[in-house]
Amino acid sequence: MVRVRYAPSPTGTLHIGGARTALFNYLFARHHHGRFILRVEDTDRARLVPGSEEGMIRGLRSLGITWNEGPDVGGDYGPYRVSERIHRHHEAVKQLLDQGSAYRCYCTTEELENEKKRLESLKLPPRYSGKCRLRPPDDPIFQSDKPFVVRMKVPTEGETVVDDLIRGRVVFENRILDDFVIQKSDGNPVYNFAVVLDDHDMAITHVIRGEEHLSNTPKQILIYRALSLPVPEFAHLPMILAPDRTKVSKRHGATSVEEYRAQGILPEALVNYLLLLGWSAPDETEMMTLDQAAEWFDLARVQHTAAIYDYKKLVWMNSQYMRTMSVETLIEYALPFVEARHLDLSHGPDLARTVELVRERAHTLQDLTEALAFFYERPKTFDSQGMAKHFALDATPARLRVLADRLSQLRTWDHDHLARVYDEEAQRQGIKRAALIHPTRLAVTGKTVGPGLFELLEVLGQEETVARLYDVATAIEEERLTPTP
RNA sequence: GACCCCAUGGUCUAGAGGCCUAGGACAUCACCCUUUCAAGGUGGUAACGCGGGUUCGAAUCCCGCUGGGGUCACCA
Repeated sequence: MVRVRYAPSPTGTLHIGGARTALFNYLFARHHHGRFILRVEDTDRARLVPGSEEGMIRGLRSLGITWNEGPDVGGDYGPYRVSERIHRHHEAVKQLLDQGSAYRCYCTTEELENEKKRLESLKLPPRYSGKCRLRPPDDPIFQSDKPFVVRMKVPTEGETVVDDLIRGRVVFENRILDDFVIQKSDGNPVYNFAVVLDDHDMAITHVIRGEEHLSNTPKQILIYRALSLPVPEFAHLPMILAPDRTKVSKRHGATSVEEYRAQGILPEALVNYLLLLGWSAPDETEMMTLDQAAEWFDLARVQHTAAIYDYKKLVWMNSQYMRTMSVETLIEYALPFVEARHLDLSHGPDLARTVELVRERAHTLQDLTEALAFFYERPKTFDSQGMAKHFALDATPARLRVLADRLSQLRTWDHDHLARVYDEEAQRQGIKRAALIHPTRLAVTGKTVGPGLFELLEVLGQEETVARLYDVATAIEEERLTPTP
């Protein structure tokens, strides 16, 4: 039975790298009909951010990623919060100490820092000297109540091999590793140590994680060996880099799942886009559901190279989803944005109709909301270039009034009848139909872009259309139109 | 700096020695369509980092160089 896990530390928000790692774990588990476990890696109590765990859970769920076991859903291998497993870590530390695989180190932070500086000035790699490793067992310091850390006794010879499912055989010389800390002076385990125990105790078969962990893997393997535990399979995923080719961080703008949601990116689009960062379907299909992805997912098809995320393609993919998903679902997603925009839906046309009209030219939910706003509130400003172009003629107010007059007489308010009015009126005045269409659009929406005029008017309604045309005609004459900045 | 990973257009990628005149997607440019904007259609620009091997034959295998990334914490 395949068992994999995603183990975030609750020190921030769910960013796209973490989401992608979780996603690949989830897909791998589903593909192999295994189990996907969520574990919270809160070994560092000092850096814990309140609400972070909840935020991550919310973020993952929003993407459609679910888990079989976790802190919120329980399971047979709990607890799923590392801080609650501390007794296990202490047991293991004791075992390592007893069998001589680890030792107490009493070196102070200052000592270590000086040593490090000294080595660096000599252009040598900063490694721990092993001072306490060499202390005789009867050294009185061991009986003292001075604070200590526990260090792993790393073999000085030989090599540790990581058989990576994605990268193949990676060899590390043991002598380049130093005696790393496995337990802090406050008694808490260090990540590299806790992770081994937890993965073992939770019967994790495949450790799938970001490439930044590859260099730490030999340390973990050394711990597995010292504890006589079976070593799981490892797979290190390529990194996701920011457009400047560096590790993703806050200064790169939107990088968290929450930020993308706030910008109006649909979770379906985000998760689909993330899927394509480092993995591709056998037939290069790009738009797919998680079900399809789970069916096709294979670590052998995971890229070795780091990927740079491309916001433009994400947005494109979002627009694809916006135009193909059901209106009902789209409205559900759009509602929070509509509310934030303070649009009063009780007076305008049915949201389903307006959304249908603008969805195919919007790229995000924010665009969408902005594009349909004029249905629910009269334009406060008018596109300045459009004004110069379509309102410049002295005849404009008169033309708008004639149209308003005729439109108010219309018995059947639909696309075809509206079109006929414009055709007839253009012919009667001996002008192009466009000379009527553009001023109308600008007068009614305040913009020069948008849905086809007749569809738009049909949905806006007769009363409102006519009223706006009269109002704007007068406003032009009185020169009290505000141009859009 | 040491160690480790990686290397196909601006970006994501296909490619497991001949199927490659290197394919697809986003982006970009041009044109068409058109009541605007999108969408759509057609076409274009654009890549195997460099140098050595191996082989009848290399984007694909090997070595070196260069470049990029990651790790070197009492962070995870």
